[in-house]
Amino acid sequence: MIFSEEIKGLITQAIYQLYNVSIETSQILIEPTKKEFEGDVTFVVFPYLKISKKSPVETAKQIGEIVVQSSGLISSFQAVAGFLNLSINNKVYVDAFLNPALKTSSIKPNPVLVEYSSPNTNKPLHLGHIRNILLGFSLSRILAADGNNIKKVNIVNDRGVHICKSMLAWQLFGNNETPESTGIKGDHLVGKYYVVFDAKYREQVTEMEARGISKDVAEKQAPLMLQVQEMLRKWETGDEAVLSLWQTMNGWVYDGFDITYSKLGVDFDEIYYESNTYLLGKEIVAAGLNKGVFFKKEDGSVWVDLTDEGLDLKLLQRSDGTSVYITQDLGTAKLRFDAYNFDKMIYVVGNEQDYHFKVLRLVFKKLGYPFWDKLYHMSYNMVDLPSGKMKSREGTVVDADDLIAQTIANAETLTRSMGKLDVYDDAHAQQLYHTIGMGALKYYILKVDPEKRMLFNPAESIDINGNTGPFIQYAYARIKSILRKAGNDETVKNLIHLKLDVSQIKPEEKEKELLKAVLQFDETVHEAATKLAPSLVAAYAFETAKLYNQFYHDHVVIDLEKTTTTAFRLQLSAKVASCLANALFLLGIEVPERM
RNA sequence: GGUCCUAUAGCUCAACAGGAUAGAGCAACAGUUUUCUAAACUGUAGGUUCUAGGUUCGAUUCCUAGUGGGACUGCCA
Repeated sequence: MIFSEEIKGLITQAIYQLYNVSIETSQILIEPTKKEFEGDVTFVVFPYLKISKKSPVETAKQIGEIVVQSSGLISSFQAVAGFLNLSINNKVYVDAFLNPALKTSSIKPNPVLVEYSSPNTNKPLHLGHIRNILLGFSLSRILAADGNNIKKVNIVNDRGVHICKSMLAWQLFGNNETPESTGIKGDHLVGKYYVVFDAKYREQVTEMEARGISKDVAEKQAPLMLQVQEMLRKWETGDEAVLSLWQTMNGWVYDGFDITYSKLGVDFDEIYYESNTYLLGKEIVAAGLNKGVFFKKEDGSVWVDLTDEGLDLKLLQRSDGTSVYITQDLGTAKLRFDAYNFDKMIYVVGNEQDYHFKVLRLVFKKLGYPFWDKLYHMSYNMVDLPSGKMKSREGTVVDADDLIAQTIANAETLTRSMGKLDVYDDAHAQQLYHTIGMGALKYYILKVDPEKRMLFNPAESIDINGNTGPFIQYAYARIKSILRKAGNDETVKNLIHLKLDVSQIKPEEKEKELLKAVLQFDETVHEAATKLAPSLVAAYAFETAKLYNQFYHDHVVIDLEKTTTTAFRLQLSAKVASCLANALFLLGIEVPERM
């Protein structure tokens, strides 16, 4: 809340003055006044009745009177039951708007790393990845806006059995197909062979079962499974032919991913590859063994005992000496800390890995690494479809590229039916459809609290009315339209930069609320950064857009009869536009100049 | 079995360290354009916040126990 520190200070003083009791300013709790009551800030006095030894209303009144007298900040108060509602002097808002304090924003030196996306290279990205990517990208922007030095990192799971499955299927059944020869996007082509593998493998298993072989044995002994394992072994020993195929096919996938990332408007500062990092972490495991923090079983496997932390025994290295998933993460974390000396390492990863990241932290803690508590798991929940869970086996996975294309196509249909855009040539129009379509999609996903499982309804995701991205974009475009109109008139034009004095402005109700919204921006960003919650920025943008639409409906901005009012409203509108654009920017959403 | 997440209007979501009569949007119904973009605005209706206890001035929020949904608990990643 704006001025919250000042107000808390005033209340602390009042309590001291009245009851001779000192309270820490930080202990004072204030909140925004509910809109059905008069006032801006509410102080709940119930907890202080023991000190005041008066009724709730009496206490509220006493404190209210002192607060109003002692500062120009508060213009009046209302005591309703135990609630002290304070009205902030309108002039204070106006002054804060007209004469903004210079931001002393300094960037913290140690970087914050945000890891997101983390794809496998055996199939294209899907809706689940989109939630991950949008959250990660938005979070990086929010944290950057809050004064952090951000490094966006991606770790690509580019090796392993799953990759070999696509490779083998392509080798056996691919007829040398390439993205060029087929016109299929690289990641989709590789994904196609992953599916082919599964189909052929199932055939083999079924056929073996028909010959009386048990399912278990068939699944392990099917020729394709044996071939895949052989291929993986060859990969690990550096077999040239396998490595070459691997590089080629991964190359196709990266070309495909790049297109998807680009359409989503996201990027990375550094990309790590699991093929480079999967061997890391072994020294960490060895060091842990030496220290006696880990232990070795008779078969040679290495474990850590986390039962004292409420978890279980956890495997860190296989009996044959090879790494498991977490070993790699141990190594990568240390690698990154050595490279960046990060202040925070934020992993944007689905909540199915909550346990994994708990273990990761605790292992470092037990080892005494200084950065164990700088590791954060930004956990997000799954995305469901109206038909239920997404299941790749049942083909109900929503493909990222399809979704993006549909969203944009829908934006085009709707925009054309509005018929407002004759001024745009084709290229501009296409860009606008992209802006609006992606605005709808991104907002739809980011407005939901990451912790919550969310339902993805394709029909609603492309909505443009109500609590949606395009609604906010529309408010922005309307303001730009006003500003264009103002810019075309010589006398009005100058009003945009006219220096106004506090005493000239008496804001109307909606104007006051817009002032509050504008002044609230930085704090919203800070809160979103602290809580790792893009949804707060989304809510802010929606509220502000809604307020502006109401204001727009009730008032005329450009009125040649009233230059002061026009100047103020133009300046306020411009500021609202920039707040909306900035808020959407933090969500990775672009704004249109008209729509 | 154990651990964790989750449950709010018909639907999708809010509700900031516990605060006033639990709010938005969609869908439904009824209105508002000679005016800067109606992709907008206004109104009506819609709730025992999963259940039962507890903590206190006050609980959607915290605690306990259930129930529904989900995840994890692999020498998979």
